[in-house]
Amino acid sequence: MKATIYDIAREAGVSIATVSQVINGKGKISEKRRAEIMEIMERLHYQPSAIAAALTGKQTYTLGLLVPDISNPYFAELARAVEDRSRQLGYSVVICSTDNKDERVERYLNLLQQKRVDGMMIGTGIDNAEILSPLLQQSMPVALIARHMPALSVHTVTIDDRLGGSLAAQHLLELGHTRLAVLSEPSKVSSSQERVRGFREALNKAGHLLEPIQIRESAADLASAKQEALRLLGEQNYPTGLFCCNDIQAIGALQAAKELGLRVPHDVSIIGFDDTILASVTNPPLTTVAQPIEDLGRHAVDLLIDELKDGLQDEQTAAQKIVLKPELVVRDSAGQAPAVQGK
Amino acid sequence: MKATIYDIAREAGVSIATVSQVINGKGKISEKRRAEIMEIMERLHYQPSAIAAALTGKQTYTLGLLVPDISNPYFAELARAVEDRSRQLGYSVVICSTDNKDERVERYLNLLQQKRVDGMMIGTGIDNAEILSPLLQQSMPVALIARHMPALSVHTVTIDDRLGGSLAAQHLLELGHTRLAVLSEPSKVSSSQERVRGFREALNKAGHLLEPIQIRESAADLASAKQEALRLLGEQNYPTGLFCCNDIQAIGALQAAKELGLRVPHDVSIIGFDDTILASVTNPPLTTVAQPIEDLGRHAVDLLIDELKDGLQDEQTAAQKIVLKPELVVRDSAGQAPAVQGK
DNA sequence: TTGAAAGCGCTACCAC
DNA sequence: GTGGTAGCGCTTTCAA
Repeated sequence: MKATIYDIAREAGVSIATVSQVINGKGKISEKRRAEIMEIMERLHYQPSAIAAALTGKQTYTLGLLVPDISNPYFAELARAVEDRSRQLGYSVVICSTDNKDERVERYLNLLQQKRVDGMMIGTGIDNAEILSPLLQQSMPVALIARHMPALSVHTVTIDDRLGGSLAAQHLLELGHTRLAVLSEPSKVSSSQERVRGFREALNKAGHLLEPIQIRESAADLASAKQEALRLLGEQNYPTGLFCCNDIQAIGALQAAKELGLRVPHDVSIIGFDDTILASVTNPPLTTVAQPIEDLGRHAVDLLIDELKDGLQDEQTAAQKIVLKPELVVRDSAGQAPAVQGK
Repeated sequence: MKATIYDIAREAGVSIATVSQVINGKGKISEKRRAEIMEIMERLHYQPSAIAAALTGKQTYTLGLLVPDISNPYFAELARAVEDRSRQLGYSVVICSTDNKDERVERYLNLLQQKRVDGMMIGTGIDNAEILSPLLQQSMPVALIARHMPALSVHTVTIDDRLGGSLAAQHLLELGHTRLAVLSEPSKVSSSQERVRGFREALNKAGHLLEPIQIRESAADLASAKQEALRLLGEQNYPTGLFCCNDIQAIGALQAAKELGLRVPHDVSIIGFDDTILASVTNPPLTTVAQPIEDLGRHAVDLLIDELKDGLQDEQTAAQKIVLKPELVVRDSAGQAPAVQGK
């Protein structure tokens, strides 16, 4: 079977305590012994059991990451950022796709608790904020990523979604668009709501609310977005400026436009959100509001790990709120509004 | 602190053995006691420690998945498939991005062993097959995904890469292309080599090897692929038919062609591989060889878990080899060869 | 510098 | 049906 600390100790003719010391580089062991023991561990392919160590009070050095769907490029890129930072700091991460279902979220939360992860990052939409409170009560470090949850006192790293929405609005306005619409995610996704809000606010502020804005919702997948966009752009007075709450929806809109024979950006301008790899490969390349995905992931990990360290001295670390700035990335999917809006 | 089995036992006035039984639904406990204990566990938000359980011989119900880069849509989609199947079967998965570096692979392998995962899936390229043998010796269940490793006796689930390559070749041939090239991944990625091989074999078999085929290598990222494609398509007698070993490289080629003023597919035809979400959002949409990604992931998980079950009776399960079939998905990036090849 | 021993939380076997 | 108890592999005092 697998070698244990006992095997090493026996082989080296020392006690397991000594072996433990050299494993952890603690205590005072003579250089000779240390080298000897190291050699034996190597020879026996000994891998200390992190599980047993965790049982004695050490951390598991494992973090949980909940996202709606790891196959969605945005979350895949986020996961990569989280993983990279975690690895640098000596942690691994368990990734969980929830499909934005509370029931799945809850099951994963319990599972991760049972596995005694050291902290959890939540990048998934949650209807009922209450399902997080048990975690907080047990002082499990939690960080929300790109999610707003005002009711809870929990670490949060977000982008300024309203700013993002307003960036999109300004751009469309500058291009002369007056007939605007928004394709948003279901209302449980709070960040989308904020983006829509920022979009409207910018319009209002500019006094440009010439015509009522259409706001449509669709699920996160391409097909749903395309379908909704097909409906929207298929209408008599279709909008010439369309802001989508993420790149996938924008691509759905792009495809819908194409299918309807509408040229982008000649007939309709489309702006996405996120700036995932997808935005750079579409035709035309997508003008989109870029999230600093890497920073989001890094900060989330850092918040967790800082808390793990501090937690030892300081009982209750205050919930930190980090807000990062999105940026408009201009590519080719948004252009001048058509001179005469196909009336 | 966190409630333990002792807290529950004390609260219920029973022994921990009894509580353990109800947790695991084993043994004979009176319905009344069982309900009572359940109620208490609920009330105290008790989550049994999977770590402690694992230490007593139970599994950890955690699997490891090594891929080059989780932010690459192909691996993200694969990870989703793996995760879904794992969840169905009661396992969670730790995802590790290796960037195809052996050193990273080795560190992750050790880490996962220390965490006592129940099995590992390897979807990453490995130069030195030897770094897997310690795992096999310790009878750690391992499954290779979409990787060939003939030297090792280990479960493998792959697609028929040669068939995939030949599918691409046939298509290009049928479209009348004679000046062909391949953009492949570094040679350590065995699946790419097989694709190239299938491509050449199909050409040879068709007796169509009119002009020597250019074979170029590039790293897996978009930028490198684009750069290499720029060189390739910028040459005097650039190929009119280009087969790329994955979708990202194909997109790099698409972008290179655009930059060079070459129209796709009018001037140059491009075929990708994988059929990730990327293939459907490019312009023109990418003709590509589709992998059954979901099946790959599912089979890999099943192989591991079957071995975990069998392992209890049967000492040495034979290494299974599952080979799935790729399919050509025709979209718009490959068309008739130009009548006169720009000489 | 090193070792003995008391846990960590849980499972499983054996008594009662 | 239920409880006592010996580990699982490791960390960590406390002595020596």
